Amino acid sequence: MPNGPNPFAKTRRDHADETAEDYVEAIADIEVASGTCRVKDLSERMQVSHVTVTRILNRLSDAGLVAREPYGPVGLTPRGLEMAAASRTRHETVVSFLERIGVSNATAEHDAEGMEHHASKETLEAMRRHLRQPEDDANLG
Amino acid sequence: MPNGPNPFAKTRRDHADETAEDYVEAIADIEVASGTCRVKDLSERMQVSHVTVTRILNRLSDAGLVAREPYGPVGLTPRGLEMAAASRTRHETVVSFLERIGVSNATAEHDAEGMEHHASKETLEAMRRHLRQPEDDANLG
DNA sequence: AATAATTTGTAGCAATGGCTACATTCTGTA
DNA sequence: TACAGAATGTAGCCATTGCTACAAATTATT
Ligand SMILES: [Mn+2]
Ligand SMILES: [Mn+2]
Ligand SMILES: [Mn+2]
Ligand SMILES: [Mn+2]
Repeated sequence: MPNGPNPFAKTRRDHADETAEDYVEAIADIEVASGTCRVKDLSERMQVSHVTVTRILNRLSDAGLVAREPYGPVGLTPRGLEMAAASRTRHETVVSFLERIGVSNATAEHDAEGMEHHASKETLEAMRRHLRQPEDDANLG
Repeated sequence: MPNGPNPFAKTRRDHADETAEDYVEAIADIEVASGTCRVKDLSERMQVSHVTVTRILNRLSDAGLVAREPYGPVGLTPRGLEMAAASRTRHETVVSFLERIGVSNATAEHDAEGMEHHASKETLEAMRRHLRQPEDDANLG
């Protein structure tokens, strides 16, 4: 029963994990790009107020994903790093797959940001299988 | 700017529409299957309490999507019918597409229930384009 | 060093969607 | 018709994620 008994229940579970996945991924991204990640960086990236970011970071800190002291930079715990890596991999898979079927990069990035959290292992494997295949260029017509 | 400026903002907008889309789709489904739709039917379908269903139906009624009187059956307004039809079409597209790339029907139904709300027009068109192509049966090995 | 600007934190509000417990209404059956 | 059971409604709780307004801390500038 990897999927749970009900599609709607599964979707709700996916949504419950979504914030953590996106935030740790963003933190890792920003650290790579800017050296350190600040609350401000996240509020700009997510397009929400710094208040929302702070509250979410507190929860992720309680959950053992984020390491942080007041007014300090935002870091990831080992578990946060793990989750960030997995999230980034999954994100890239979904974006690449959408592009492969002919979606523009901008739209792929937009749609993947939501779709990624609902793609099960089986679906991700199917996407990767397709990415491994040579480009079809199926409809040249 | 069909996508809005930010992937996370778009995802939040998608989520804001999600409940309405799934409920009107479910109501239409249940009406076809059972003749009428009751609160009970929805609470079983969605796997939530009847209280949650009632509150959501009140909101959808205020929004002009659902027609309803206390203790009566749950119906759709013309606008609700429209949305239900569009949602069902989109749902079917995503399920069929996932199956086409090799995902089992059960998993396709589960993943599509969440993914569908994040698939833009462009992505849906790409999926339908692929569905129109002959089965590749690409990797027979 | 003093001051200004930026950043972060906190208080408190709203909307949404979960829930249990209890009240009411409806329905079917005795 | 009376009653029992099922369905629906209401009250009120919690968690999450948005927000503005204001307070405190930090950083930059003079
Ligand atoms: Mn995302
Ligand atoms: Mn979603
Ligand atoms: Mn659906
Ligand atoms: Mn859905």
